[in-house]
Order: sequence, then structure tokens, then C-alpha cells
Amino acid sequence: MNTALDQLSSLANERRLAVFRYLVTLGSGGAPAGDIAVYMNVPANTLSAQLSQLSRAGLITGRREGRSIIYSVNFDAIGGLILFLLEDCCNGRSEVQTRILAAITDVCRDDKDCLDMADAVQMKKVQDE
Amino acid sequence: MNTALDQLSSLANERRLAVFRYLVTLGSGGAPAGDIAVYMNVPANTLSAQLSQLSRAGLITGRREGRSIIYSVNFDAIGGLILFLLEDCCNGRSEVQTRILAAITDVCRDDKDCLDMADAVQMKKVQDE
DNA sequence: ATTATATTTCCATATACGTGGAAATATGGA
DNA sequence: TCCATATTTCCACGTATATGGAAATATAAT
Repeated sequence: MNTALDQLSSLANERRLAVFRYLVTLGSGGAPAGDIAVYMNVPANTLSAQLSQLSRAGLITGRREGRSIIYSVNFDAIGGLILFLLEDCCNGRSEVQTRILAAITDVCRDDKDCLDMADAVQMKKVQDE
Repeated sequence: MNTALDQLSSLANERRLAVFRYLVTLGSGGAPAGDIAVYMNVPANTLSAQLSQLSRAGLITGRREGRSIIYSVNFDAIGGLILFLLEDCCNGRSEVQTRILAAITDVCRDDKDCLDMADAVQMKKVQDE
């Protein structure tokens, strides 16, 4: 829960949320701190502080490559945060959970891998009963 | 996205997150501001400020009942926030999305309604293809 | 009308947070 | 070794946020 709080505060800032969303679009490849600063039009040291906060919260990770430090999002972390919210919000409220579930399966409609695994999940669930 | 920011900042505070989670456990019934203040062991006016922020963000709503104002969580809003994060995080990353999907269906395993609706979603999805 | 209860608004204060200049650190190339 | 590049740390300043006392508002009961 303290992790969740850190992650929420990290995302609860316009610039950091923008950085995070930008990094999401870049996938695991990520981008060097300097490039992000240019893209965001922010001084390097200012951005560094933001990146370090996102990093402390576990939402992104930096790896050194030569002189650059490449930041990329930690997809597991955001998944964890989503689950935290989900468990919070769905405490005995199956309608909400189901509504979200529907939306998710909807979102992955065009994605073969996603559908296959969703099916697998469904199978496993049916087996369990 | 501005809504999401407001909601994130509202939850990014220890006390407010605690209030929110407490209200979640109470369901749509909610609780009067005063009771929440007692439960949280916080002066009424201080808590009032927190409630009003959660309310401005749309995460909770207050309805007057006699002298009391009853606050209860807005499940749609938290669902919306989850979807926002999900769309952000799953931009072309079906593994993550699927992992979360699996976790959700897992969470609702014991819940007949949830399963039924998950099945319905699954059906609809298969039809679409 | 008056009083009691529930909550909010106003306001002052303290603390936390975001920002960017200047200096420090780390790596790579000549 | 010396210089250039990439990023961070240090620090000071301004702004935003959280807090709670005191007064205001709103409802209900007598």
C-alpha cells in the first residue's frame, strides 16, 4: 500500500504523467534522459528529478548505456497498481469489476495474442469449477 | 486526462486513500462525514477538506440526509481511472494486459455474478470474429 | 424563536513539492 | 591526460497543499 501511494503521487503530476505516458509509447526500448528532456522541453536537471521520482516508485527503470541513461517503463509495476485499485474498488462489487473486465477484453479485441490468452484464462476458470 | 490527474492526486495522499478505501468497504451505503471523521480520528473540518477534494475529483459523492451528509464512493469513477491506466500501460503490450485480465478473472472466481458476466463478455467477443 | 447537531467555509500557519542555476560525477573519445 | 557529452546532486527560492481553530450555514427538535 505504501508502494501504491508512492506510485500514485508519482503519477499525480502533469509533467511526470506525461513523461510516463511518453515512455509507455516507446515500450521496453525506452529513451535516454536527455532525449526525454528535449521532447518535454524541460531543463535536464528538472527532468532528472522527475525521472528519479518515477524510478523510486518503481514505475520506470534506468539502465546505463555508454554516457546515456535509458529510461523505460516497468509494465509490471503499473499492472500492480491497477490491481491494487481493482481490489480496492471491487470489494464485493462484481458489477464494477465485470464492467472493467468487459472493457479490457474489448480493448484487446484486435490483438490475437491477447485474445488467445484471454481464452486460456477463461478455460482455466471453467475447469476450476 | 485532466480528470485522471485530479483523481490521481486525490488518491495520492495517505489520509484520503485511507478514507477512500474505508468508503469502498461500506459500498453504496456510505457513511456520514462525522462518522468518518471519528473513525479516522481527524477533526471534522480537516476531514471535510479531504472529502471535498475526493468529491471534486468525482471519486465519491455526498448526499444530504437530514443534518448529515452521507458520502459514498463512485464506483464508475474508479473504474474509469483503472481504464485510463490500463489503456496507458497496455499500449501494444498485450502481455501486460493479459496478465491483468487473468488476475481479474482470478479475483472474481468465487463470485457467481462476476463469472456469469465474464462468460457473457467472452461470448460476445467470440461472436465478433 | 431558541437551542443543539452536523458540516462547511474562512483564514493563518507549517510543511511538502517543483523548479532550475551551478557544481559534481561518470563515461567516451582525441 | 585533457576535453566534450550526459546526467545527476546540491541548493535556494517560490508555489501548492495539509491542517485545525473560529465563525458561518443548514437542518432538526423543543
